[in-house]
Formats: sequence, C-alpha cells, structure tokens
Amino acid sequence: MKAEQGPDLAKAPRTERGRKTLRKLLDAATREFADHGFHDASISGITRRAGVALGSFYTYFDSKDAIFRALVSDMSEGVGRAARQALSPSMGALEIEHAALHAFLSFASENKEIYRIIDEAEFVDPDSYRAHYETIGTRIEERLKAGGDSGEFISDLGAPEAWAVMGMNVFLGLRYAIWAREGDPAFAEIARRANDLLAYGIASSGD
Amino acid sequence: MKAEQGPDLAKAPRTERGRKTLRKLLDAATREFADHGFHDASISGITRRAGVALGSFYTYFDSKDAIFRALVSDMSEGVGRAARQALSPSMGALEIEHAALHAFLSFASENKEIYRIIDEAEFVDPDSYRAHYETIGTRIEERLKAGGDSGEFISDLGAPEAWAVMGMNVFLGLRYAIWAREGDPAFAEIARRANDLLAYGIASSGD
DNA sequence: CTGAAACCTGAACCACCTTTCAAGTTTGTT
DNA sequence: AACAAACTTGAAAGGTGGTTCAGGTTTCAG
Repeated sequence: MKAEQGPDLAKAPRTERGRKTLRKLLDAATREFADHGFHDASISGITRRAGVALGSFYTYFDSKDAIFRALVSDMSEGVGRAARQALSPSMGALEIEHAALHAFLSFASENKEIYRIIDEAEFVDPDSYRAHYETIGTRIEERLKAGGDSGEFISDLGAPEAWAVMGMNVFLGLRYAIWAREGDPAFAEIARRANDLLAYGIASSGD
Repeated sequence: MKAEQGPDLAKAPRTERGRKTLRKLLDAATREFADHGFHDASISGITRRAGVALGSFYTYFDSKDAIFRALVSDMSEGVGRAARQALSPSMGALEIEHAALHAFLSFASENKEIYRIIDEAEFVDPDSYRAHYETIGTRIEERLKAGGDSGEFISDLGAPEAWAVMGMNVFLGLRYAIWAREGDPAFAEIARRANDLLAYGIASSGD
C-alpha cells in the first residue's frame, strides 16, 4: 500500500534489450487497460500484446498494480505537459483559461484511453487519483489568483473557484471529447461559451 | 450486456420473507461495494453481511453485475429525489441553482458510498453511468432555459452551459463533501461562492 | 390441513489469473 | 575468449471467488 519512491530502481533495466522490453510492456499495458479496464485486463494479455513471455513481466514489475501505477503517473505528467505547452505568459488571464480548456478538449479527444485509465485510478490507486486532481486544482488556483492580482479577475478567488473551473473543464471534456456525438458544437464553440460563462456568468445583466 | 427492463420481474420475490431477504441483500451489497469496490467485493461478503446463505443470492440476482446495476439505478433515482425535494417552484432561477448545489453537497456528504458506487459504474456498467449524467444534465439544461425565458438568465443557454454547471457541482462535491478536510469552508460558503461565479463570472467588472 | 411453489442452504465445481521458478539464452565487460 | 550478470522462457503452482445444484425448510392459498 505504500507508494514506491520513483520508478522501481530495483527493477530498472540495465541493458538496451531490457529497456526495449520495458517500453513494449508499458505500451502494451496502456492498450490492454484501455480496452478491458484494470480488472478484466490480464498480465498474459499484456505480455501477449508485447510479444514477450509471461514470466518476463515480473522482471520489470512486482505486480499488476505496480504497472498500473507506473502508467498513471506517466500519464498524469503527460496531461500536465500538454496543458503547459498550450499556454503562453503573454496571454491575458481570461485568454489563458480559454486556451487551457481548448487544449484540454483536443488532448482528451486524441487520448481517450488516457482518460479511462486515470479515471479508473480512483479505484485502483486512489492516492494517485487524488494527487492528480489536487495538482491540477492548485495550478488553476494559482492562475486565478494571478488574474486577481493583475486586475483582470476579481480578487478573493481561491480553491472553491478553482475546483469549480476544473469540474467545468472535466465534464465538458467528458461530454464533448470522450462522448462526442454527431452534430455537437466544435471545440472552439464549447471553449468560447465556457469562457463567457466563466467571465460574465449567466445572470441577465439588466432588463 | 443488454440492459434488463425493470428490476428483474423473473426474480421478484413473491412472499414477505422473500422481500425481506432481497432488501437485506441490497443493503449488504451497498456496504460491501462501498467498502471494497466492485471487484474486491465478493458475493460471499454480501451474503455474510446479509446473514443469508451464499446460494440465496442467486434466487434474486443473476450475477454480481446484476446486483450492481440494480444498486446504481436505485441510487441514481435517490440523488434525483433528494435534489427535487430541495427545490421549490417559488424560488428564483438563481436561487434554484444555489439550493440544488447546497442540497447536493449535503446529500453527498451523508451518502459518500453512493458517490463511490455511481462513479465505479463508469467501468462496471457504462450505460447506467452515462444515463445518470445525461439525465441530470438535461434537467439542469431545462432549468437554465426556464431562467432564460423568465429573463433572470441570459438567453441562448444550452447543453454546454448545463454540463459546465454539472461539472462544477460534481467537483465541488468531490472536493468538499467526499474529500472534506479540517478547515474547509462550510457548504453554505461553497454554495454561495459557486453561485456568484455562476451568476456574475469572475472577470473584474471595471477598474 | 395440505400440497405445491417459494425460498433457503452450503459444499463443490470450475474457470480464470496472478505469481513463482528452474533452466536456458543473450549481453557486455575484462 | 570467458565469465557473470542481465534477461527470457513457459509450465505449473497456488488462490480466488463466481456460479451451480440437489436436497431440505417455510410459506400460503385453497
């Protein structure tokens, strides 16, 4: 139950062949978990996809849980990296939120399997799951505070607003990227409307 | 994989004793699934908690999946019922959203196990999961449209705004009800801040 | 009261899967 | 070339837990 520190130093490959096998296992596991979910995925399914013997799995991972954890922390970083790349310091505070949501929608749409795996971490590895959202929540909170300091946002924004924004983004991603349907508005329109809501709210301004 | 229509007519109890056993099984299953999650929960764990023999389980349910599905649809209704009770037609549109969130936070806080089970449905029974959120989303969309018609909200609100509101609510519930921490703001404050965000947004009005 | 249907029981069946292991092969260093 | 460490292999051990079933008990309508 205790989290390992770093990716299993004890089991790190020491030769080129080893590194290749490890990579094959991780890629195969991504597909296997995405297709079947954690519990219906099998180690033999992973090794079959990877083209290695069943026993080789245990050269690199102690257990099915261990490879799942490795995958989740990999992917959690991947999401963060993708978001950071879409943002530039020259953007205004509101523009940053708009770009973050748009980037998130695109990323989710092209990496649906990542979302399934991270979501399942809620049950397989709750600590990683929580850490994932707490990290993102903190980052959003910092952006909101920065916007408050620059006068673009109201002040007094904090964690509750950050979690509200995160929830908006995640659910819009769920509905319009993961569960996309024919005839749905384009990501650009979704992002624009969410940004308007965030900026001005929905109360009618006057009469 | 096909959804049953209605709660298993074939297996419905016909005597008082049967109805009691069925209820004991459902209650026991709620606790078992909440404690262990779907896959680590066991039928024998459920029957042990219920105080009935292992075989009796199959008098009422065809499989572990079947009782889980029954639970999810029960709970999904429970959430809807709780929300409806907190709302009154005399409230203003904004007030309704405020009350809905506040009721949801209280309900989630007192029924954490429900939250976990519904979330796990994403993997065990994806159709119910999706149906659950689509139903809620539609209800929110109707409220937003009604607010638009009455002039309290801007017009042109639709599904994207509804999903954004739903996401806000769900994530605030996750953070402040399920993952509640010492020193967190009270539900009343969370609901008020979310309502302000929803009504007026966070862009600073002028300088 | 009575008999058939409903319900209960728990041992056993069975399918599946994680994990181990002893023996063989490849890699890289000296 | 020669050896140790790294790596691979797949059969089999060892568990687990969902599901079945044949036989017993309880319920309740007639």
